[in-house]
Amino acid sequence: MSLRHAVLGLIAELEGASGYDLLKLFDLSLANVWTATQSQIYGELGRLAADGLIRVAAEGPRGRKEYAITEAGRAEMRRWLTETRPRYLRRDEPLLRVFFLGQVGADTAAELLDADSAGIDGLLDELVALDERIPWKEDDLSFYGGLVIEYGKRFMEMRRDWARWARGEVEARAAGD
Amino acid sequence: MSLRHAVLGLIAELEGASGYDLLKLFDLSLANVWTATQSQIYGELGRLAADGLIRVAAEGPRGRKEYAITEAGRAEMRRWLTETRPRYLRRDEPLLRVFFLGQVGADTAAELLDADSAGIDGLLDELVALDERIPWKEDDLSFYGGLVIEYGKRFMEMRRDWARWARGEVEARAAGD
DNA sequence: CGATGACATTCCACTTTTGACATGTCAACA
DNA sequence: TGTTGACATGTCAAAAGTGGAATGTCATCG
Repeated sequence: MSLRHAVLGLIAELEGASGYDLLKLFDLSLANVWTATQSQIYGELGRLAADGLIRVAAEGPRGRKEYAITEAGRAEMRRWLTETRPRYLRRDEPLLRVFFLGQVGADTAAELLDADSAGIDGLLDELVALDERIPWKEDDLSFYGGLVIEYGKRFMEMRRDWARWARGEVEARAAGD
Repeated sequence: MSLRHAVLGLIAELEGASGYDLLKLFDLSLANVWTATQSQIYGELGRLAADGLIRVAAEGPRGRKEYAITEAGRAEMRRWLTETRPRYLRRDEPLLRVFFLGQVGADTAAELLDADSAGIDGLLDELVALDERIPWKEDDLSFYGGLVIEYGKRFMEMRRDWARWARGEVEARAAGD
């Protein structure tokens, strides 16, 4: 139930956010950490409110509902952070393909690894652009968000370097070896 | 539909595998790439067979069914590898927690980052043990599997180093800064 | 011979995620 | 004034994933 806590956590940090705000926030701040579709967010907001972890604090124009976290919600966030262990879920489609690259020729394999490093480079550029677009402040969210951005950069660089190295290995093997 | 191709790809590489074999293989070879439960694997085998991408090549004792890939299955594997673009799905629960670490004190945040790097160290140890347990050969699966293992090691090291760095940042900030 | 544990499959209820479709409001600009 | 585009929510069917129960076979060991 991580989505639930992603939504709850964002509302905790930004009182008065609406579903629509959260939707943009997922792209902006949680982009390389967690994804969510619109239907998931609105659904979860309804469930969180039904469970008393958040409440509709105000209603604005166009049916806008601004949510605020409740005391029960804050307690649940703390409980989740300190009393549950995170799951490291391992599901990586580009890497899954690498595993089966023997099923195409070495040339194609090298091309696919090139495409992978290029794709990662693109993601890295996006992340750097994001970093520059964010109005960094002195608050907790900026601080911890900054740690996460740094993680993203290190991850992309590691991954790109690995893809380049792997491509070299494939070439060396094809060249005879 | 990555699970489908994970199952199909394994059968392509290891003709004569059963659902039970695949189940163990997911733990052994795909552990840090893709996960699957028993019910998922058996379900997917049934669907792949119904779609003509694999067939039951032999039946063994205890109701064992050994599968073989069909020509249509091989074609589908190649199509998937070369004609579709992988999705980089970003969903990382430990990292999601970091994002919200402002909601607990700096002491707790530092502890949680310690737990993260310790957890990753554990995963790295498992991976090294796995590497040593695998009977490496000269075939394609060993070669590409080796690239994936190397990726896993680089990933774990990067992640552990990041967690240690992040913990230092949290301490420095708490100390006054 | 009986117990155990690895082998092996099937099925099911539930939750989560995906990818639309549908509906409507409001501000700004041509 | 009309139209465009951002704002804003609700709902739903289908696909994917989780977690466990139920069932039975076969080989080995004491």
